[in-house]
Amino acid sequence: MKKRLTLKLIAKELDVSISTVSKALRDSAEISEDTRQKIKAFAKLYNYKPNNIALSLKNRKTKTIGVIIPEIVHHYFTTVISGIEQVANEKGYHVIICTSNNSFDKEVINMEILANGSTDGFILSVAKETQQKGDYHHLTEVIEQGMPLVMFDRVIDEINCDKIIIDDTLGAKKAVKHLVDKGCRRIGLITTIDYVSVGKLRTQGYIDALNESNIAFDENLILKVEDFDHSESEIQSFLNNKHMDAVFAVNEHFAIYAIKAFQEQGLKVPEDVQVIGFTDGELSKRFIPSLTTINQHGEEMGAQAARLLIKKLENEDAEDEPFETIIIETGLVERNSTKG
Amino acid sequence: MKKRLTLKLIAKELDVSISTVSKALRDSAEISEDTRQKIKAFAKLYNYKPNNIALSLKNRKTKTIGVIIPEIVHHYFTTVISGIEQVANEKGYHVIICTSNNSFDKEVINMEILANGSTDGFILSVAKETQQKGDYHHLTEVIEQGMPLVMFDRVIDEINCDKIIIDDTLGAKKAVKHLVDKGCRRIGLITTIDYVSVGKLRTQGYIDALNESNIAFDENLILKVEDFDHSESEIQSFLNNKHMDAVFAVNEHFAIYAIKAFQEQGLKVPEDVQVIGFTDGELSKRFIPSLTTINQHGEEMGAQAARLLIKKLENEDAEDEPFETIIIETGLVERNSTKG
DNA sequence: GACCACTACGAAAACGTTTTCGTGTTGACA
DNA sequence: TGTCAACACGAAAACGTTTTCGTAGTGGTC
Repeated sequence: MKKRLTLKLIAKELDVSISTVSKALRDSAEISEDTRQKIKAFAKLYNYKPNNIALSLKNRKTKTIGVIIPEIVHHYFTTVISGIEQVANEKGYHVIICTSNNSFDKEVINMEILANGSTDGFILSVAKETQQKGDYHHLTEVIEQGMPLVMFDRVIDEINCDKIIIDDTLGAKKAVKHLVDKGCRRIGLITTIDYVSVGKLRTQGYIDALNESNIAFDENLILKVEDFDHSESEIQSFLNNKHMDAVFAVNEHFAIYAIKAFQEQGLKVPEDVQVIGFTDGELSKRFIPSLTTINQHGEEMGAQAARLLIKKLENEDAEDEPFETIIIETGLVERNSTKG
Repeated sequence: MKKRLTLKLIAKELDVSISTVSKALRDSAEISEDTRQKIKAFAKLYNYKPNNIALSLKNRKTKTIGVIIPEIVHHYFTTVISGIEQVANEKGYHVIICTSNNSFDKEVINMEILANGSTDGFILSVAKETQQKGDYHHLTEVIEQGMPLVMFDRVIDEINCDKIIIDDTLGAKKAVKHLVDKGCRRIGLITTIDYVSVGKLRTQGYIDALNESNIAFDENLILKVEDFDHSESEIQSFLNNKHMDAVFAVNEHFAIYAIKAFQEQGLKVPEDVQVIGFTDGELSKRFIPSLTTINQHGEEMGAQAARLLIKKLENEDAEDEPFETIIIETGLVERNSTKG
């Protein structure tokens, strides 16, 4: 096992001081051309690489971004990470990813650990449990310590920081209006219970679209799924005998369960009933029929989040600049679960 | 912006030396009960947390595992990460994830950066490009530096390190035998070109199963997909007029394209033709018909990889212990693309 | 010869820890 | 009174860098 080369070792080997070595490698004019060349040659030959940890300690910068997300086994979040990574790497940062598993405690612990020097700033999408609890002390703490924080997707209004969101309401409205345009009038909604902010917002978009289209709002056409694990059966029984001509679901799972349920009732999608989902994942693309859906542009969100964070990290003055909230536009992806 | 509390600040505030503070916080018997309590109370009050970077430098340990994978937007890899994270966190490690995007260069760069002190060891699945190139200098280098390396999934035989694999050959054999058991004789194979090791191994399993079942091997029933992006049309034309009674596909995408193609030919799955895939992703679960497939137990692989790595990291003697190769058993998940 | 300005380098502090070793102060004991 | 151990603490080195400042040596100028 080869020992890693350090400045000290080079110095000893070449019989100069540590400072000389350091300066030579950084091309300081203080060092004569001769010694500089000698040192650089030696360093190159033995493949010297500065130790990141020592640099971090010295510079009080880790060049690392901490990302905390609710789950990793989740297509949308991975696209966001992908966007973060690309921008981060371009700018010489690397990325530590932690998952909260939607647990408040794990979110807090992860943030605390990363905040103890491992990370210069955070990109975060909060856990469901955190939203329910309404306890945000871990967020305010890192902000008070001067660590920049960018929230995305599931953001918290009360917290003062940069945010990247999609306009869930507008996206949902877009979806429902599309259904209206295709001639639908009895449009069902399959959503989540209200404390999940996106569920709430998308529900609002549904309502807005109906209002603007002068379609009466009918409580009976709305299902708020209680338990994700049993959503399939909940949806199946909800869809019975409602005589809808369309359904808008707030995620792709609900959408395909809806399609499945309709097909079991002998209805054809999109001929008899049309379906739109939210989130453009693997499932939406490959399912048969493939799903018309709202694309959240996760990669773009990640990229913007990283850009915003790095801007705050690198620009000293940026500290006093007001916080931004960037809204990423949603896109409507037309596929085969709606009429062409 | 509050300054972070350090030992030095506490020392100054309480008018003792830095060493006293350090010892008191670590409950050293050297320090009198009185001062100890005083210091601990102060530290707690102002929420002192030791700086991880300083600790890393001092201990020459980062308590961090570097994970390098080809892609992050990929269900299987995320399950592996999930397993790694769970075990790592349990044992007080955190995880840095980098993606190579299947690029050799990016893989090399990522490893070099992480090896410069950011990480104690690596868990790696190599990029496709690396497999093609056959250039493994970055791997041998980190190993020579004494950093433990655990490879998973796509491993490289020539490299001497711990490995976690599934028995691709056996898994594939299992799948094909299942088809044989269901009465199939003309079984097609949809695989990748040979330099992707898993494609090769799974192809071997297919051949083994046929041999053992005394079914003649027919070159015409094998498709090696050249271009993933056009796999759908490749598969569609391949499947034309081959009169198969079953297909084994080496991943879930190929499997559903096969189903799609059959359905377009007016064949019913599983009644007329049965299909088995590999990798149990979202798609396999939700597709209609849901896919019978081989489960790779990604989470388990990740967990084992993390355990193996941490064992090497924590056990000084383990350094000389021989390298292990752990084979994770594949499981057959029966769903609706084969006959019940 | 006195003064000055360069040049080329080294010493040391700093980042925040831990740990080894040294030392001043007690009190006990002969 | 002198010796010694125990106690409680501090100084300093170390991890690997960067950077500020100090300085020995050289050569030129008057």
